[in-house]
Amino acid sequence: MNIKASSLGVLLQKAGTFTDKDAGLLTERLQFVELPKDTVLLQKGEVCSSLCFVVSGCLYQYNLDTDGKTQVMDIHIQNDWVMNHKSFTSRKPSEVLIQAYEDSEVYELSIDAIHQLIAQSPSFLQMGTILETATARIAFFDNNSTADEKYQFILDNKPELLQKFSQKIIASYLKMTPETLSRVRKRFSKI
Amino acid sequence: MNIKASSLGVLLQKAGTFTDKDAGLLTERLQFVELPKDTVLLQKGEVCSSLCFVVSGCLYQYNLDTDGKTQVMDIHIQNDWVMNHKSFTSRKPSEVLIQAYEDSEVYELSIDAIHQLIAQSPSFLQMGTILETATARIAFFDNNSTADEKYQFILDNKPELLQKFSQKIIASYLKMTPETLSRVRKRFSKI
DNA sequence: GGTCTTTCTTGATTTGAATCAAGTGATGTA
DNA sequence: TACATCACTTGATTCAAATCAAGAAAGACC
Repeated sequence: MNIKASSLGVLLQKAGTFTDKDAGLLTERLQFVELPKDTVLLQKGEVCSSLCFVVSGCLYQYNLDTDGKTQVMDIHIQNDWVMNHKSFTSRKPSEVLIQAYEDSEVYELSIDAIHQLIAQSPSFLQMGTILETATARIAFFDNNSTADEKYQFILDNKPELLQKFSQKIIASYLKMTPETLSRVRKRFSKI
Repeated sequence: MNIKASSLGVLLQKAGTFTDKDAGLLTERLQFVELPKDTVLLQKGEVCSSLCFVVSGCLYQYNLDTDGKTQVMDIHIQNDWVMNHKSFTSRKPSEVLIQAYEDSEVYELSIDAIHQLIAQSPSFLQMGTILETATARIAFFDNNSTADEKYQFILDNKPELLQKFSQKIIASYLKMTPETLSRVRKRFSKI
């Protein structure tokens, strides 16, 4: 079984619980897309009108603040669903940009396809949960957590991130400076 | 024109733009409710299944953290729409409690009423915007803003809050200690 | 190969806010 | 009235993280 096919299994799992027939309907709607490094998946100002499931590679969402510094808003690796939650749900232009951080492959599912699937079978309403999981994680880093707690959260939930992205990107994602992240890592390595 | 009637005008304004007929339909669905001080409008664990428009008085949302301290999550004064956004949209039990901070009066509109209104006229879909405005404000205080910026935000957007609530409540809402709020106020009063 | 840039680390210093602590005034109540 | 409690202020201290600064390591490009 190649990576593409095994990813499909995880995708179905992460979308809900479906009959074989529904799984088939969903699979038909997916579009396999290759994204070379730095490809922009969603441009700032565009409305996010699809979900993408990461088969390989990794992507990130960011925007440029007033000083021209990049602020990383979200990070996605294998088996994650990628979207700009705010734009997707509000149908308004995205304030951030989604870009491939390295060569990546995704399965894309358009919002229209989802609507059509729901019309075919209400079991596809389950897919709403994909949206919910996206919000919880992001909220954590905004909260009054300490630098150590934020890092621990990554270790507990997505340690693979640390292999994939530069510390500059991770630090921005965790809302701390690269220097602070470096010191947190040093502290953790001693324990 | 009494306060109740004039509030109704603001309510209609803040709900969208309606024909006289639709405004009438909406008005019929509203229920006027009096909430004596400390009345619990939404209990923790309950699903939030209505919107309330504040005619008079004020309310706040909070929960008790592990140390038993109250964490104020949101604050509502005259002409605000009150709801627990997360519970309302997810249809899951609320993690916080909504309570009248002083004697208050509200117009209540149940989610069922909204659905029925939408069935009668699609113009009621506009009311979705009520939900959106609720999220933006809350997000601000989580961000990496300084104590001064948070206070300035209140001054710019809802200075009336400062008259209505104790500084302990406001400090909690702004995610700072009462001591810090006191110092911020001193700083602002000098300028 | 050698230069240039970027990433990461480490140290010194500064800063903003929390915490600790004490005191004042206001409100409630036995 | 006297006492207790609560709200607010102010000062001293501590603390976590940002900033400033410099150097080491790793890539990128000619």
